[in-house]
Amino acid sequence: MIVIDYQNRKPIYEQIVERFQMLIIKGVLEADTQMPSVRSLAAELSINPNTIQKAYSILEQQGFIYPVKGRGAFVSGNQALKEKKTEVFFGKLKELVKEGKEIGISRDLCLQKTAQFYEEVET
Amino acid sequence: MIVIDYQNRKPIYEQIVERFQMLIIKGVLEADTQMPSVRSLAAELSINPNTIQKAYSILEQQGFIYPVKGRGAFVSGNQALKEKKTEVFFGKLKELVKEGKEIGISRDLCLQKTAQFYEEVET
DNA sequence: TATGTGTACTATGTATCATAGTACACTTAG
DNA sequence: CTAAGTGTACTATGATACATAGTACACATA
Repeated sequence: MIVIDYQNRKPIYEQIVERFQMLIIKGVLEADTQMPSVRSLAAELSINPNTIQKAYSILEQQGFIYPVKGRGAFVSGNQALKEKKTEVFFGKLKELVKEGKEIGISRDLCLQKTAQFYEEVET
Repeated sequence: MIVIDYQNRKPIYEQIVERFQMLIIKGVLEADTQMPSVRSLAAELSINPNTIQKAYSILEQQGFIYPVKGRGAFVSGNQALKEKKTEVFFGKLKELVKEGKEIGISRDLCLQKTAQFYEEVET
């Protein structure tokens, strides 16, 4: 479920955060589902438990999961999360489109490619 | 001409590289224009000359500039650069659109926002 | 009671980034 | 020829982020 790319410049904890964000937003992990324990996930990925804990604390801070003392961490059922993620997405898109226009990409080509890429995505 | 954002996570040398890439691609710096010298730019930005050198060596490797011993560095007149940058841009766009679709952004909203952001860009 | 859970520490090693300083070969203005 | 400015190549040092290693505590549950 979680894969670490050691070629990636992003730190491990950040990769884990983003992966779980996606799984939760897409509904693969439903509300109140129990998350893998810090220690078990660390063992599974062969990394340090502290790294998992760091990822979980960020996910908790962002409202994606909630911890229960002595029991574990669970997926939060917050509908506002999707809206937040959407907001972040449009922020990125705006930056990228700005860059595209600056390097001389035409409006029409930009739209055409966007549509094309959208179709190409495999579910 | 060059501004360093110390709040940015990106390292200084990378910010300098990207800034010059943009200036060259947009044509602000024309072919065979002399680049600021390593030492003078370092002094102007109040950073270490080694940092500038690192940025310049990357720009040279990417074909954006060419060095002349004892004289300085100059802007390369390579037309292929724009195409390369365009290729990189579409790679990023594809990744972003994929993410958008995964979190449930509709095709139409994606296109609408892209067009909107394109219009909003100030030149 | 024993095990598994989240959480909070300290300490250590590593890699990247940036700085500091020095040095050399080259070009050019004087 | 000389001096100043150029790119280039080193070594050394410090700061920071990242990841690991190890320990410890309170809690829930079989």
